Amino acid sequence: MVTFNNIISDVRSFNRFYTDILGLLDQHILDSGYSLTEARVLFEINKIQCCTASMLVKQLGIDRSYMSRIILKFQKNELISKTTSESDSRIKYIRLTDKGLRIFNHLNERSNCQIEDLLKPLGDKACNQIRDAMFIIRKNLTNDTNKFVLRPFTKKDIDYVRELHKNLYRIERKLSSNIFDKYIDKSIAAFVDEYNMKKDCMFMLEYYGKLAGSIAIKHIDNNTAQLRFFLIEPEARGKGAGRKMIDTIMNFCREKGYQHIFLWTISNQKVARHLYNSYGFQITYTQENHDWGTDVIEERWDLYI
Amino acid sequence: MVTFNNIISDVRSFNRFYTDILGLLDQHILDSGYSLTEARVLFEINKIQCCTASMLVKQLGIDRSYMSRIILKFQKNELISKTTSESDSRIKYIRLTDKGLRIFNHLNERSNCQIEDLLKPLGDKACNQIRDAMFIIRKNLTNDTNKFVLRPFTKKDIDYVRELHKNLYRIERKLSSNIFDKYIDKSIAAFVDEYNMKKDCMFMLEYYGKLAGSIAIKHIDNNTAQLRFFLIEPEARGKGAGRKMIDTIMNFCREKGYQHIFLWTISNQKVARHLYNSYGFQITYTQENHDWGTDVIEERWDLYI
DNA sequence: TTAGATAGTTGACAAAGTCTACTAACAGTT
DNA sequence: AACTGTTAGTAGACTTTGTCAACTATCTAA
Repeated sequence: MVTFNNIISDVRSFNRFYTDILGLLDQHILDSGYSLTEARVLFEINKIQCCTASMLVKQLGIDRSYMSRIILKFQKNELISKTTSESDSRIKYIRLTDKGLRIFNHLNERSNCQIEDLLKPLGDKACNQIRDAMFIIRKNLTNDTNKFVLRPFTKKDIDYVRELHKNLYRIERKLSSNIFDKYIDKSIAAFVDEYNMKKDCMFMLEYYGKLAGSIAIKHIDNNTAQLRFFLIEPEARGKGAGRKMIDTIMNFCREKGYQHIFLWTISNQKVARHLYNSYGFQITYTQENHDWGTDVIEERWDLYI
Repeated sequence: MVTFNNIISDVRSFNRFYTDILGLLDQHILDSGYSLTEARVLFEINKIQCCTASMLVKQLGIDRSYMSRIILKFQKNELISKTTSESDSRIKYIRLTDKGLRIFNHLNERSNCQIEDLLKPLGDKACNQIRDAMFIIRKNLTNDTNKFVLRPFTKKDIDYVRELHKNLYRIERKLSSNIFDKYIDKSIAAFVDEYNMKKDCMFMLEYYGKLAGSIAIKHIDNNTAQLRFFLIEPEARGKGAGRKMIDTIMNFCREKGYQHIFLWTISNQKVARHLYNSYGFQITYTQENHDWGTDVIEERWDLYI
């Protein structure tokens, strides 16, 4: 593209433009009876699930006293409940009430609709261009130490996890058959149905803010956990995310007292196998599988911690 | 790029990210003793040059009474002067004083520095990626009727106009010689030196917020004006911008009472020639030129309106 | 047991923004 | 000239949003 222009004025022009866009998108929040700041707090409370005022202050950079008053307002409106910590009675845990969750969902849904209304008329091609462009901006402006974020999954992530597994195994391993797809569907459905916050976990990997992988631990018995749904999108590989993810679930397992972790993989997942090995996992069993569209050797790896 | 993710959550994630960036960039304004809103007003006053409170209200969407107070503050700080209109004594024209201009320049300069500080550590490649990505976002999100903006030039545009002419003629017409470059430098320097707001004009073309062309009118005598510096970057061509630009300077010429417009071009500028022709310009003179690196035939076109 | 830190709250205040009512001037009608 | 309706700008009262400093209660570590 031929341009002889000054990049600073371009960026400033874009900033003015995008400020307007953001203002437009935020309008519905202002119409909701809550200020932008209040909405941010509500979003953060929902994200952290069980948080304290200080955590919110730190996360959002809002004045302590102001936060105190916002929380008071939420409490009066019955959006949140407070419980004093048993180990430290200065600390008061904040949780969304059902009403709070309803309000949050409403705001959240409206935010989604706003974006959808903005994007829908543009068509798929334009949307993908926008998404890629946003990613490029973010990638270039983000400090590299923050490029990966691991966060607990929510219901909305499930569709992504399913598609990620189906598509990536199809593209990269030629695994594609009704049986394989059903196997993925069933595994994920079972994980969600049986999900128990205290025994299971699933983390989503974000690469410069974009979903780029998943990892999960499933309770088998009080001593044993299964590592599941560990997959990273190609563009986010080779940058240390895998290790960060395994570290995270290892910590989870230690916290929950699991002494034995196992997982299933297929023999040509070279990078993952290397990673498992480096954590001390050992192959304990192999079996051939001819049902998934391409013949593979499944491997079971076990680790006692 | 392989992604199976939901575009809405990506966009929302980017919005949160970019809100933080914008907040960071605006910080220096908040440190300056003026609020963001006040700074916007100051920027707008500088842009319009001579404006009224209502114009600012309309342009920025700020409450009338609030605007009145902001203007009062500026007046107390001697950033602006007010003069009552002679034709309608309700109207008070607002202009930046020298001090106001100084404050504006300072804020403006600091804004530029902020962006520079943000971009400098990233290197040229990343900067260009960011610029292109911003352009793509803007292009896809802008209503197509607003893709072109014509605005009066400022001093800061001059460098762009010079580079635009040198580079584009070099790339597209192989015009490249010391003599040609000097000719451009001299023409532009003369235009700026002799620039008279009441008799001359130059408009900058913005394509989705990015500088993409120029057009100017230079006073020759009270009846005669010369059309100069008419050039559009390749990516912005063929979309009706040229016609919009000629319309604009034709209006200017009519307003100022010029009855005769002429211009010089070269014979292989096919698209421009067609455009001139459609406005009624006629070739009145041609001459060969062997000094510009590639031999060309210069043409003079004249129009009596 | 004491000094210092942390979590959260409160009161006073400042800054940012809105609403309504107002004056002054204009423009068109009768 | 009197009227009606409109526009430009201002002023007062008000709300919302956010900040600062002082405070209590609790915890931590020497």
